[in-house]
Amino acid sequence: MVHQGQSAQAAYILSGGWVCSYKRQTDGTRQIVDFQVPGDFLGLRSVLLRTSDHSFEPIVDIEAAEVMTRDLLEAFALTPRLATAILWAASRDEAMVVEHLVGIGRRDADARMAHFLLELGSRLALVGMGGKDGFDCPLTQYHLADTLGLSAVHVNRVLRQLRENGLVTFRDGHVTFDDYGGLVKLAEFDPAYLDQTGPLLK
Amino acid sequence: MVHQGQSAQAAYILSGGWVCSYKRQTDGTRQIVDFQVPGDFLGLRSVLLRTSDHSFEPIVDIEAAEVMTRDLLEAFALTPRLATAILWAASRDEAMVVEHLVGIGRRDADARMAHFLLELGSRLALVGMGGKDGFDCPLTQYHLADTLGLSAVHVNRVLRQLRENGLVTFRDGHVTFDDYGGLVKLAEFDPAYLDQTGPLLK
DNA sequence: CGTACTGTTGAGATCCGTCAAGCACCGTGG
DNA sequence: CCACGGTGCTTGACGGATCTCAACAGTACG
Repeated sequence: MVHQGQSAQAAYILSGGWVCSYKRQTDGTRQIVDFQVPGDFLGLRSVLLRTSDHSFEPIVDIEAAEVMTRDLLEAFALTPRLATAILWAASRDEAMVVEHLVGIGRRDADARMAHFLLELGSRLALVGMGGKDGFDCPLTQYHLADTLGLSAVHVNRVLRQLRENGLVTFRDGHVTFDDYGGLVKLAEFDPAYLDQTGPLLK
Repeated sequence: MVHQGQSAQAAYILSGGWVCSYKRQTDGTRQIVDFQVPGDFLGLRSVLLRTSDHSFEPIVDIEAAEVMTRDLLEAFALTPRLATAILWAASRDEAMVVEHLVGIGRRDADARMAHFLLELGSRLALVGMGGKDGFDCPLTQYHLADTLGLSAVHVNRVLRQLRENGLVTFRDGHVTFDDYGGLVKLAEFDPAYLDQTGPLLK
């Protein structure tokens, strides 16, 4: 896969499997920036910036279609609408990172976890991989810890608390929303930033 | 200025002054996502997403040139290179947000503060508004707190500690790098993500 | 039947937030 | 000239959220 510091990458469109993009620090800790699920773009940022500033790791086996940087830039010239669509995708990506930033900066661990699971559920529902009752989720508690800026130990405690409060159950590779409304309220989840209606083609 | 929930925005190019973009939560706390200094784009994301998902606030008096959404999309069709340049700007924006995310998620308060001041210094140096000795900075400690996900009280303590360790002085609207190398080491600052050589126009 | 990975739980330590108080500065209005 | 309120900065005391260290259980896998 792609690693930090490489340059001149291609981008990919993920057709199957889960990937996470993360940044590793010299002290060994890492911060997961985002997950990609089927239908998502992968590595869009490395197309235009000279050095890829983060790494990717497949969570499960994946299938992806490669898009070469050169081809992409040429396609911009031929079909400007494509440029608009790509920019939309980049904007949506950034909006998710921003929401993630707000979560880590200003929400406590419970709300952070709730918000993250709700966002993931929303995105998966969009591609038919889950609904308001739950979804299959191959992530470990270590993934959650590196995503939410918590320790794995605390992730475990938070999950237990959410489960005991009857809100959500994370177990055996499956997330079950026991009380979707309560979870939304705890996380103050508003999916507007996901802009799930697709690019505005004119 | 622009506020959360509005739609159909224009974008701006900032020619003078400082702006911060932030997201406010229902409990009143806010998270500052990024600052814009002269030469930066403003509100690029709201061009393509239907609703602006964050607000802007001028720190000091500003000058900016307006760019209408419609004009921008038309220009894409006429000059594909512009689309590439815009996408580069969007990518760089996102890379900064990502770095910010890593900071809040995986760095302690001291390193977070050091990293932020170094990034700001780097960006300002690019437009001739500072160097390795320091820069003028109109931000209050409350701005820093909302940026770094800390309380204003703790920001004060962190600044004092950095000052007493001879690393950096934040005082009277001016940041002085007393020990640039030491600060870089503390923050593990690597400016590669800023990609300061401009868009690759082939 | 070990070994590695993941999940689980407890105890103690630490970072950071909250509350509270006070100081310095500045513009306003009497 | 001075009282006053507002904003920003500073410091101390206390409590809580979260981390670290440590131990152990369950499962998959060679």
